[in-house]
Amino acid sequence: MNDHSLLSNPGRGKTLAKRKGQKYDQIIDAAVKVIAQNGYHHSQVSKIAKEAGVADGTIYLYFKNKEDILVSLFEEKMGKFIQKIEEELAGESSIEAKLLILITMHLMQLQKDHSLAIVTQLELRQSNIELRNRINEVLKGYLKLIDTIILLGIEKGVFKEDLDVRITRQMIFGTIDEVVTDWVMKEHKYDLVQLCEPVHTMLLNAMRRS
Amino acid sequence: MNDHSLLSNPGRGKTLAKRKGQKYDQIIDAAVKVIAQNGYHHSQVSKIAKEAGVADGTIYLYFKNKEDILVSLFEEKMGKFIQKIEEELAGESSIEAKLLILITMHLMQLQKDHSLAIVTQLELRQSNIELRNRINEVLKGYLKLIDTIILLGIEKGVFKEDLDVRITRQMIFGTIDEVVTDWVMKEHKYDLVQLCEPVHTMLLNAMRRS
Amino acid sequence: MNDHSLLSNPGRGKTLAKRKGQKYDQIIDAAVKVIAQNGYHHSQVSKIAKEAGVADGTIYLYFKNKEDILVSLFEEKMGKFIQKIEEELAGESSIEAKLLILITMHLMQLQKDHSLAIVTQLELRQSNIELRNRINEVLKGYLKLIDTIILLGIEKGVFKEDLDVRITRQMIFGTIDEVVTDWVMKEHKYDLVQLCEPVHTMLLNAMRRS
Amino acid sequence: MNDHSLLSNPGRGKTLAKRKGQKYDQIIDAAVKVIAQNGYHHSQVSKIAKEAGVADGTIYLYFKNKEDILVSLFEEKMGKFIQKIEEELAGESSIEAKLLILITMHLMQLQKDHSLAIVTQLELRQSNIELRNRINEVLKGYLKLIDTIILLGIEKGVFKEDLDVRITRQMIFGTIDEVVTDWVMKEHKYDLVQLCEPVHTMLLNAMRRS
DNA sequence: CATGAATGAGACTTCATTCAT
DNA sequence: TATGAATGAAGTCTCATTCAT
Repeated sequence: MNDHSLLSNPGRGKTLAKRKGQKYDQIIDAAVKVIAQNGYHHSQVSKIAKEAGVADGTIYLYFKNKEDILVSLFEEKMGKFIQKIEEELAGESSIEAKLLILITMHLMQLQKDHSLAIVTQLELRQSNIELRNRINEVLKGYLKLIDTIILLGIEKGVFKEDLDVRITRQMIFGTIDEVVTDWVMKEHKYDLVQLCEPVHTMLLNAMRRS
Repeated sequence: MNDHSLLSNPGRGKTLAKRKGQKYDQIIDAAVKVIAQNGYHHSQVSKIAKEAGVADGTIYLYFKNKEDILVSLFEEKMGKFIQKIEEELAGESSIEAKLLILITMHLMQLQKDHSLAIVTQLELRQSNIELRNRINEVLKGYLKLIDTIILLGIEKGVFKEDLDVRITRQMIFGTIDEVVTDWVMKEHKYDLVQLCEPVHTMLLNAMRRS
Repeated sequence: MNDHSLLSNPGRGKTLAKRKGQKYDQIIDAAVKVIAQNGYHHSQVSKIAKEAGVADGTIYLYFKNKEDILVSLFEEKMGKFIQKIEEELAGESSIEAKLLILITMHLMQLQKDHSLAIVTQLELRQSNIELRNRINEVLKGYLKLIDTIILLGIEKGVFKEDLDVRITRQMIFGTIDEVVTDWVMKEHKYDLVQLCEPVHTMLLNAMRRS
Repeated sequence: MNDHSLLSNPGRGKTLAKRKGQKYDQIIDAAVKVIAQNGYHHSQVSKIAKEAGVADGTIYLYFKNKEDILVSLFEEKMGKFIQKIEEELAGESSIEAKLLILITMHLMQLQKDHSLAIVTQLELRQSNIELRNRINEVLKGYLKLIDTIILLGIEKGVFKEDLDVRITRQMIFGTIDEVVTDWVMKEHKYDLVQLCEPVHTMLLNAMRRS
């Protein structure tokens, strides 16, 4: 995740400013805040610029276009997200524990940042197909992480050996994602993290060698 | 579902034509086709009207506005969808079989109608929050169906008695939904219905009394 | 006023129903009510038809188009208006009394019918120039009535002999019209008819031989 | 009037560009010309923009919406109008002369700008009630000017002491307004300013202490 | 690097009028 | 005569992006 160089845009006419500097981060954070507050369709570039404390035109020194803000936002946040999970997973060898860590980290990070949760679960999905494909590209890193756990579980004999990896991954991701989305739509009324344990148990049951 | 007499809509300033008749259905079907083909944001009312073989203005005799086409589309299709599943479920008493029927019907109906699958899995989710809330309202009927199966399974001693119904429902729906979405994004390259069995098995394992 | 045959439309392709019958009057009265209530720009043909208790299409059996309803309305009401004033004027020979009758009848008739007052003073003036020209055509009958009084007053030596008839007529009409418009815009809060006397006095002063 | 600092408009969601600068005036002037030429209902924003030599969207940097162009137009022109009259009135102490100045300025300014005359006498009155209320708000300044003259005339013993100020004001304004409207509807065929004297005389006669 | 005024394409919806019944 | 479902033209406004300063 840390060096899939989609960061530069080779072959395009214009060169963007180095994706560094405080302005870049300011704009990303402003975007999350504005989109969470106003919804995707009411988040004009000018509103994000204002929130970030820069001029409208400045946005275009750091991002190719509006869509690029969204993808970058997702890349940036998801990158850190995956990285943290990877770090935590590395320190644990038990398959069951690894799965619990994955679930817990996923729920925890989104519970910690309500704005980000709204953006990832609801607003970002309102984007067009093309953008969604690019987002899926970023998501792949996370899905690979899940695959790794599944494969390791099978290899270690913890999970059934005839598990279909794709379906299993879809079950794990689909379940967690639905749990989070419901929590967001219910306006974060209940504690999300305490759902880790039952979700973990059910998923394990679904996969465990009987 | 076949005679919910919404023929008049008292309380609104304008009265819509009867929500029946061939034009109504023509427009709904045209909308599914056009949206699946062009994407939500490139599906102008005029395009839908043309595809339906009616004048632009005629749309507004049957639907309050563009958004209303979407909600109606979902209500109409989802209504039939739920009805069919209910009918099939009624003829079967085994819990395991009921769950298989639910999964199979879900996957089958969407595999049968690629356009509808694209619309429900991708395009309809691009709508704004308000519209999504109305869609969720319709979805509730389906989720209740799932709940019924879960509760019955617990009652019959087939499922664990300490299952959290909400989380279980989110697992079932989240898994199936993710399976379908992935299939749509992979452009229907593989057979969806043959995934019924493994999905069924995994979900059963997750819930079954050990 | 009673036989200026603008009633038929010679040379046009379609023949309108005879401008008689209760439907014709129903539509005119419905138009006055609807326009007074909703304003000119929110008075759709369908709304007028509904208020009149006829189908939209029926309107077009009695009127050439929407504009024709308005002109007819004005012709109809103004015709009766002028006729009544003429009748009253005939029974009085004094110039001063004639002027008082004119003013009084004008104010009285509009005070009696608030809806009509709103339509003539405010709503009908929102129409386009072409329509306004046709309305002015109808108004000419009234203005001629005023001219008659002025000329008679000069002839009889009651008014100054060097009065400019056009300007004098504009003063009389402009004053009364402004008085009524103000009363309508103040939402008929005060009694209109009691203004007859002071208006009469001032107008007489303006014209009277010193 | 030349420095009413409406530069910001706090409280609105969007901030309009400064209501100054050449573009603002260009648009106002273009609007007068286009509306006088084509009539209110055929004066699309795009037509005004073209005449002003700016892009359609630029209009909305200076005006809230189309209606706002009209109100601003009236405010702007009427503001200067009143200001000029006030200046002229200040240099004259005789009541009779003051009244003559008012009438003369009124007729002169409209005779000088045929387009503006068409817009104020005909087109601006086609607007809806809400807009007309805003226009009346502006008009109040002018009516107060008239009131001042009336009150001063009474005080000085030039006018009758029992004059009803409201009716007198309505007579003065109604007369002048009708004179101008007639002139506009007759397509400026005759000289308007030469009517000052007879109008002045008649109005004086109506008010003067006998 | 930064600004922000200016651009202009693009679409939803209304409503007067028609015409087959 | 009467109906009312169907028509389709037409216009306001938004907002991502640019570029002169």
